[in-house]
Amino acid sequence: MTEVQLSQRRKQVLRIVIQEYVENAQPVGSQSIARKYGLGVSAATIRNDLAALEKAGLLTHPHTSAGRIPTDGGYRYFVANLMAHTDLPSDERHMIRHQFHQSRQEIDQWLRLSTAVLSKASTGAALATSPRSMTSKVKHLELIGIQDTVVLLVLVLATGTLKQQIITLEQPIFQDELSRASNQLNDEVTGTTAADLPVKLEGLTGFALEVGELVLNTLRQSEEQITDRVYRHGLAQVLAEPEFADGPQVRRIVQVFEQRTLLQEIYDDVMELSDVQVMISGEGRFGDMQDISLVLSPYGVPDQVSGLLGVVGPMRMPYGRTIGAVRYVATLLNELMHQLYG
Amino acid sequence: MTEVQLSQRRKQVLRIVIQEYVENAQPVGSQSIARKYGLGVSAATIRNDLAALEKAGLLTHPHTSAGRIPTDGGYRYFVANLMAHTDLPSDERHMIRHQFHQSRQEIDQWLRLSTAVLSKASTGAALATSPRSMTSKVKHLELIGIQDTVVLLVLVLATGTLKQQIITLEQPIFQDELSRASNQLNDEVTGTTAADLPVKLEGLTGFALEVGELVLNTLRQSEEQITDRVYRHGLAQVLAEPEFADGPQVRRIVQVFEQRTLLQEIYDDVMELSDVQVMISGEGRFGDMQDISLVLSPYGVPDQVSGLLGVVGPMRMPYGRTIGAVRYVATLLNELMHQLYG
DNA sequence: GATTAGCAGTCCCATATCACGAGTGCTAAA
DNA sequence: TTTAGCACTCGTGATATGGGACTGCTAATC
Repeated sequence: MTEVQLSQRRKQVLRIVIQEYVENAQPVGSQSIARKYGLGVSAATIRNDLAALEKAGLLTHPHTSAGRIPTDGGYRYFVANLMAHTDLPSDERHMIRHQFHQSRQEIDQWLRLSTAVLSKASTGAALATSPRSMTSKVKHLELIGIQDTVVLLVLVLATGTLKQQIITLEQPIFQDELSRASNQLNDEVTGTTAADLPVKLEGLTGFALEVGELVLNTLRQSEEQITDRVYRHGLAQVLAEPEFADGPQVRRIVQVFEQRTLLQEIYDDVMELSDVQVMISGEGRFGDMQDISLVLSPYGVPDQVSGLLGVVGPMRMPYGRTIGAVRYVATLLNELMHQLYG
Repeated sequence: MTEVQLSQRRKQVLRIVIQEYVENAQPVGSQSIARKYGLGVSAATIRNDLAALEKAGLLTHPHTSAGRIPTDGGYRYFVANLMAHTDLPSDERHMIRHQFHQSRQEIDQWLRLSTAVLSKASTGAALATSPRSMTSKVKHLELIGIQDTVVLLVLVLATGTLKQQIITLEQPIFQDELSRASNQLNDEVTGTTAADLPVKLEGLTGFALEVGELVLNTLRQSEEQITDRVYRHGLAQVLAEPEFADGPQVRRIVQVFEQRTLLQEIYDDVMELSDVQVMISGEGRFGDMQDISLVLSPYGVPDQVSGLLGVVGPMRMPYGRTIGAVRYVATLLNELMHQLYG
């Protein structure tokens, strides 16, 4: 992908086309640019510029006698080179921060709030994954009898994440036996990771061993699984955008929004950089994401927990604002999580 | 609401109109009925019947020269009086049961699976709430130090539900102090409900009291809050139905699907009867549910836990099949939960 | 009284035509 | 390189037209 060289004015023209189109969702013509923004040149000149920008693959027109609209490449160039600074205005930042400090001190609440805030601050639908523990170290283990033959295993990981698992037994088990196994396991298991656990289990037998293996399973699973839980908010809002007036387009974005697997696939890419990432129209890698854009950011505490946070919307999206919103909320989450995990 | 008296044939005609319309989403005319279903009468007779059914408020036509379509009242009459037996075919039942027994033994998994299965077995989008504990009795309490000044409170309720709450302190606290408070509280708090708790707290002081009050708060909250978590699945599918080809209709159903508050409002109604409930086009009580139907069922174990389960779809919905699916999945969940809670 | 045939009337829908206007591309001049 | 001018293109909206599906009504029939 060779970067295109553009004259100052052509960059300006491209910026105007994108700005106008993002706002009005309608093709932009040479005259309306010349009229509205006095660039000191006539419409004919702008017409030439538009033609050049089209040749460079940054614009198209839907039919011969229509104005120009940005291509996916156009948006990418804009985001990479032309975008104004993307910070949210400070009053909005204060408002959001305030909401977070009002909420209950709980990760679940924070993520719920994050998606609500994000979808409100952008024109898209917001989406967040629950944080994944990077090192699933066991902090504490508890066995609780629910029924004669039903035991609840509760695992508290070092990050404060809870894992639960129901165990159904062939024969009834008594509370003192549970306590014994629980104590025994706590001695062995506390502070160990999935990697270290097998060695520790060697000395165990019977019920304690059975539970120990279950712990191992659970740990392994929690290390693999990224999208333990997905928070979503604001789909109704994004569907009000004019590009979703017809059927197939709607189904596409709803599918992107609903699918967990997509997040799994993108996760690693986003984690690599620690900043906000923009994925425009699938970047050629995802066919079912045509005309749909993602703005995503990782959040969390290095080496402890990490999750994903972002916005799904049409390609015609106010990228500056959205990026600013995602970045700010991610920063906020980072702060809050730091308080918990040091 | 006076029930209408209909001749045998007119019931038959109504049934046919609904059946055809549900299948093809197109107005049904007198001729096509006479041609396709030999009722032993001519099209003119059926025309009279259709007119009578329209007069009774069970049918309409979108314009003078179009065929008939059912009204909301028509669907209600159908569901109440005309519907064939609604059990799912036994091979489907077996398939579903099998999937449940394959899955991990965990409520979270079950509910996820329930919505997946339901949306697949119906044409709608499925929705389920996590079970609410009817009596929030504390089974066990655990205080775990995460940081110097950060403590995680874990509550295990008698039903096996976990509640967590982060406590941030002014000053660092040591593990042995935590253990002391934890033991003290476990002695006092175990087995008590939100109602009994205040008395038990009287003897406590300092940190233990602080935590005790937090426990009380959490218990109260969990008794009030119905929709702790909402599981959803299959929105993309329902949006493929032809009634959602245009914008406003789409936004309506997405809003119904996303809103938690609606479930809160309906919850009590559904809980009253213990069987599947059908709500057609809002039943006049919910204006923003025009042309949208719900098929809902409670699930759970009496006096222990209970939740909500169901399908959201267009009013033009195969009610028999959907009711069968919802009922079967609810039954299955009941069975599984019984195994846990006796 | 219920049923039927026949027929006029209604109204959607697809198609065609037309004028309008916004916008383009091209050419030639500045 | 920029500009003015001009022919051309093509979507859009208004208007007209015919076909088709279905209704409602009337009068005759069982």
